[in-house]
Order: sequence, then structure tokens, then C-alpha cells
Amino acid sequence: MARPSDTKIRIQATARELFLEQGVQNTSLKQISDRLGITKPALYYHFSSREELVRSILQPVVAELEAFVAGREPGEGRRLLEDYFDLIWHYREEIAMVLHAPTVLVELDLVDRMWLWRKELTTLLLGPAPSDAARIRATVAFGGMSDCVVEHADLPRDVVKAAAVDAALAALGPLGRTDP
Amino acid sequence: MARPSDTKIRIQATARELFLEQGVQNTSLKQISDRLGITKPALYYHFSSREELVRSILQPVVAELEAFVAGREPGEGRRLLEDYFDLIWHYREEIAMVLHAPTVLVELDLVDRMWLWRKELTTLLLGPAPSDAARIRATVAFGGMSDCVVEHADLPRDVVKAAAVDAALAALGPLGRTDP
DNA sequence: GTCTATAAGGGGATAGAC
DNA sequence: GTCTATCCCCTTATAGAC
Repeated sequence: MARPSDTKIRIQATARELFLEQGVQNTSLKQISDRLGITKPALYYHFSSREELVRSILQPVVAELEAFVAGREPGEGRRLLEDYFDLIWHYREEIAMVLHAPTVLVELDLVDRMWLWRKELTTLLLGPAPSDAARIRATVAFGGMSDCVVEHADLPRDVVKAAAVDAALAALGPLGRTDP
Repeated sequence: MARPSDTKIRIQATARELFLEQGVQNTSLKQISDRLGITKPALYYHFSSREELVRSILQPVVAELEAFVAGREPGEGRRLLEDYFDLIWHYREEIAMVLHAPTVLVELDLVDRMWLWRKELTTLLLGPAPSDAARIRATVAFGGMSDCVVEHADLPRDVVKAAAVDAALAALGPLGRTDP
């Protein structure tokens, strides 16, 4: 029944570990085989290429996301957001692998700094000891705005700014409204 | 006064182009020199290493962001969000370079698909022809939630979900409230 | 299934001529 | 300032023994 061999599964598990620690780009087949205690060519017995190994880990996530998008009806509102959250939460490790640590960020030590900046901005906004809920809402606010400047770079700045800031403020809720 | 030479500036401009098109990781010095019509070693007359070239482009952004975070007073609310937006908007190309196209995404053709998913989800949520403002608010909602599952992966799922969905809904504004 | 050995290619980087 | 030529290292990937 072609059940995946034990070694094949262990290769995937070790690859996942390293992908999470360093990002997919920064992980070589040698690192994977070294940590597992086997040799590089042994990997090729189980996966015909590096890409196939990566794909075997990420493909299921892609498939589920596509199925989710394809299987939805319009006009769901909160329900859609909740189900979408469930899905990306379930695959949060894979998402982190892909988004969290591209090489440049590592080289310039930007990963940690970036989260630190957001944390400090959150402190400025919400005080020194915000609740978990408040911190999460701040993540939506700042993370969402970051995506806007990339995704909507083709629109006039003021249009994007007005809507993005309003949305971020709304995401923050009453906590964000400390202005006169 | 050591004004940067014309070639040095053209190297940076070409590098920026390629970094934006393919991401920083996927761009080799050879590609840069080829597009510019010079040879690889010529780059080394102007930049002592690849990292120095990358740094010369991204370092100013890092510096400004750090200065921004360091130079702020607590309790600003909307004003802080507006100024933060101005800053990341100004550097949106550099942010896109760093965040937009890590290698795996390119390999598995995930970049385009990812934006497509969000676009379709936005359509589901807001109908076929949402206003720019509505699309921007949706970007905040979806982008913000994505960041949450990575940044707050250490918290209980239900805590994150409750706050993230609420914040996303609030970010969407009245448009998001189509449920019973 | 796993090994040793090695091919084949690309990357960053340098030497030295012009 | 830019070139040709080259070096070195690391990567993916394969051949063939055990």
C-alpha cells in the first residue's frame, strides 16, 4: 500500500524542524541528513529532489487553502473569518516556515528587530502590560497595515492611508482610542 | 566629499529593480551586472561584498524605523498609527523586497496564489466590486490575522482566535457585519 | 536502505592586466 | 573603472559498492 517508510517520515520531521528554525531557504540537504544521522544520498532514496521534499511538506497546506477558497459561499461575514482563522492556525508552522525568516532578514538581523519594533509600538499604544487580547488586536493593526503598503502600492497614498488607519484603529478597539 | 559615483548609483538602482522583481535572496550579483551591462568584478570596485550592497539599500530603512520607535511618546493613538503608516508607505518598496518573495514562495508559485486567495476571500466577504477602501480594510483583516498565528503561536488557540477575529471584524467595519 | 565518492554547476570573491 | 581569468566553497544530484 506504499505506506511511507519510517525513515521517510523522520526525514520530513527533521526537515520541518530545520525549516522552522532557519527558514526553508537556509536549510540544505546536508543539514537535514546530518541532524538525522544519515547521509545526503540517503535522502535521495526517499525524495527525488530537494523540491519534492519541500513540496511534500507544503503541498497539503496549499491544497487545503485552495479547497477552502473554492468551497465557500458569499456573504458569510464572521463565520468566514472564523473558519479562515482555524485553517491558518492549524498550519501556523508551515506559514511561519514560509514567511518568518527569509535570508535577508537573518543577515541584517531584521527578524527580531521587526517584532521588537512592533512590540514597542504596541507598548506605546497600549501601555506597558497589555492583555493578551490587546496585544493580539495590535498585531492585527500593525500587521494589517504592513500588508496594505505592499498590496495596495498602486493606489494613491492618501486613499490607502485613510482606510488602513481607520481599519487599524477599529481593530484595536476602544484601547486604541486614547486621542483627544 | 565622496559623492557616490554614477555607476555606484546605477548599480543600486538595478539591484533595487531585481530585488523587487524576484526578492533579495533570488538575485545574484551576476544577474545585477548582466542587466546593467557590466561584469561581476566591476561590482566589487564599488561594493566590497554582496552584503554591503544589500545593506546600502536596506540600512537607511532600518535606521529610520529604529529612530521612529525610539522617538515616540506613549498615548498617541491615531497619530502614532498615521505616522507609522507614513513611514512604512515611504519605504513600501523595501518592505516588499524583504517580505514579498522569499524563495519557497517563488518555487512553489505561492506568491501569486496567496494574493489571489485573499482577493477571492475579499470578494466572498464584500461582494464582487468592493470599493478601494473596503479592499484595504479587508487587507488589514486578513493580513493581520496571518501575522497573529505566527506571532502569538505560543498562546492558546481560542484566546488568539477570539481577539483576532474580533479585531479583523472591527477592521472590516460595517461591511464585515453581514451575519445574522 | 544506506554508504563512499564524485560529478556538475552556481555562488561570492580576488588577482592582475588594461 | 572595468575587464578576463580564476579560485574556492557549497549546493544539488548521481553512480555504484555494500
